[in-house]
Formats: sequence, C-alpha cells, structure tokens
Amino acid sequence: MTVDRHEVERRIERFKSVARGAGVKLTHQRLEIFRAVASSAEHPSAEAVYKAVRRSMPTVSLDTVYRTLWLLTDLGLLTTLGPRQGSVRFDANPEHHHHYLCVRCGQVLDFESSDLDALSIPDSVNRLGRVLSAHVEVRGVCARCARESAGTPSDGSPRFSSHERRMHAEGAS
Amino acid sequence: MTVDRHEVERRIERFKSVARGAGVKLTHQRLEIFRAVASSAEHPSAEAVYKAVRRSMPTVSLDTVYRTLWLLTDLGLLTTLGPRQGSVRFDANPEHHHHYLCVRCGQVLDFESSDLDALSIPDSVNRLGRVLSAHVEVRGVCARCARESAGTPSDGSPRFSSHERRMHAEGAS
DNA sequence: GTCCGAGCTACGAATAATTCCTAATTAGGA
DNA sequence: TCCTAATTAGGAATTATTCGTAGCTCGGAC
Repeated sequence: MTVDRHEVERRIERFKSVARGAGVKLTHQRLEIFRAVASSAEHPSAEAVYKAVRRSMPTVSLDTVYRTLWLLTDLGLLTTLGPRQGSVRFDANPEHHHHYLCVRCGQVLDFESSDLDALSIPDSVNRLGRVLSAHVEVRGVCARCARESAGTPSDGSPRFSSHERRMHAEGAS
Repeated sequence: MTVDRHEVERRIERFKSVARGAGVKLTHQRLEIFRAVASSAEHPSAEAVYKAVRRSMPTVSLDTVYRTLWLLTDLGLLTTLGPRQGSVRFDANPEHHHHYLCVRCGQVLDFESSDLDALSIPDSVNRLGRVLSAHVEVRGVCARCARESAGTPSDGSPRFSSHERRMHAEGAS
C-alpha cells in the first residue's frame, strides 16, 4: 500500500512550494513527516506517522508530529477523514441523506438530494468488499464560520489555530 | 435542530423491534439514550448525549452511554460520522478520489471514478456555506473482514465487539 | 559565510476521550 | 414470584491530543 515514488516526489515538491509561499519554515522534521504521509496510501493516524518517522529521526516528538500534521492540513496539503474533532459523533437518521462538513468548525449538516441518492457505485468497488450504503460528503466553510471570519483579512483557504478548530459544534436533543 | 416528534416515535418503535429481535434487553437507559440521539439532528458526541440523558436520569454513567451507543451502532440503528476509530487519520492524496470505509475494521480504501468526480451538488447546499470539495463515501464490510468472519454463523448485519472494532487498520509508509 | 531573531522543536506534564474492572442491580423468561 | 444472565454505576486505567517552557535552527540581512 505504498505510493508510487514519482508521485511522492511530486507531492513533496508541491509541499515545498506551498510552504515557501506561506512563509513557513522548511524543517527536516516537516519534510520527513510530510513524506511519511505522502508515501502512505493507508490514511495513517498521527501515531502511525510517528512510528514511521522515528525510523529516520529517532528523536522527533509525537507533539511535533501532531503540530505538523495540522499545519499541513491547514496549508491544504492534507485532509482528514471525517470531521477533525476529537470525538466520535452519532447519527440516528436512517433515511438516505448526505453530509455537509465545515472544515473550520467541524459542524456537520445534513442535506437531501434524490439525485445523489441514486448514485451509481462503480463496479471496481465490489472488489473492495460488500457495499452497504453510500452518501456524498461535501466539505466547505459553513455560513457561520464565513460570517465570523468576515472581518479577518486573507480569507480564502482555511487557516486557523488548533484552538479555533475545536471551538464550535456540539449539542443533543 | 430537533427532530419531528412523530419521526422520533417511529425511530423508537424501530429500536424496540430491532432490540427484541436481537435478544437485547430493553433497559430504561438504552431507551433514553436512543431517544436522545434520535431526537437530535446535530450528530451529537457521546459527551453531548450523556449531558442530555442526565437530565432525566442523573445517575447514568458515561460508560453506559458509550456502551449503548456502540451497541446501537452495531444493531444498525445508528451510524457514526467518519470511521469509528478513536484517532484522526490523514490523507495526502490531492487527486479527486472517493472512500470505501469498512464498518467492521475501520479501514478506509480509496477508489476512483470519473463519473462520481462529476457529481452535481444541489443548489440548496450553497445555503449551508461555501463548497470546497465533494466526494462519495461508501460503507460496507471489506473483503478481509468478510473472509475472517466467514466461519462465524449469522453473518449479514455487522455485529462485533468493541474490541474487534479497533483491531485492524493502521500503517504508514 | 556569519549572525540574529522569529519560528520551531523536544520533553514532560496536563487534558480530553474512551474503555476496563468489579460489585451491585435488573429485565424478562420459567 | 424467582432466578440468572445480562446490564449498570463508578471509579480507575488507557489512549489520544494538546500545552508550557527552555533550548535550537532556518533563512534573511549584513
């Protein structure tokens, strides 16, 4: 499950260019951490990246791995699976529905669409396993977050502190 | 963001029937916990459910909430947002791609489909916020898990211990 | 090429999220 | 009603993630 070498190099070049463009320092740690994620096709966890990176840099800290992964995510070089919030979230809606996920606050909103309900899953997927359900996940910046950062200059790409990241979205009943 | 009362009742009836069918005891706690999730349209976290449930049952434990939520998930009455694993996972694939998520082991596999890349997002979504990207998330039981449980009787709906749930899927590089 | 400061890093301690252990309680069948 | 396997409360234990701090380093200015 490793990524083609050329593709990895391409991703690394992109990383370098984006990092320079954003005025972010290009440290050895960052490069190695990015390389570890970029060469894995397995959506590694922070812990898994940590283990991989320690092979070549035995002294990196897990903290650096986390900080770097979020930095890379904020730079748009990585994405996370599901919402970035730390905790699992549950959904009792049995109907066919789709999700709009705010990459800034982590809030997830439902939406419906009969067109999207009728998605046809390519045959190749059946080789991966049995299919139980399918839905669309849209990512973006929700209206509230857009409003709240309206004053902030340099809108556009998502960029925010790890603190902000966890601030919104909660609730039951 | 609360769910229509009739819909909640409908969901609760379904819960009762599924629980009876599975030979699972119908405790007061389970009913209230299910009700809390079923009447929220906000994809509550375990903590949020706990808070909601404590209003009517001040002595429930958070542990019971977790156990029950996973039980309900295993019964197919709830789903989780994203993989059920506890930890965030990162993805460095910048290409348009889609995800196949095994509900049993939590593994996430990529697949491609130009048809699905061309999804048209309904206009109503623009009211929720700006759209950055969209992809399809397919859920099912992956080939490996299917193979591993082949011997086990009563295949079909996902059912497994919270331990099994976390066993597979890892890796970087 | 060296020097300097802002930006980074390592490390261990602190928090959050989730699960485990065990004794006491209870649903629901006989 | 009685019995027992299943379930619960609660607190301790784990795991996941972040913070605070003091030292180190990248990369622009000289």
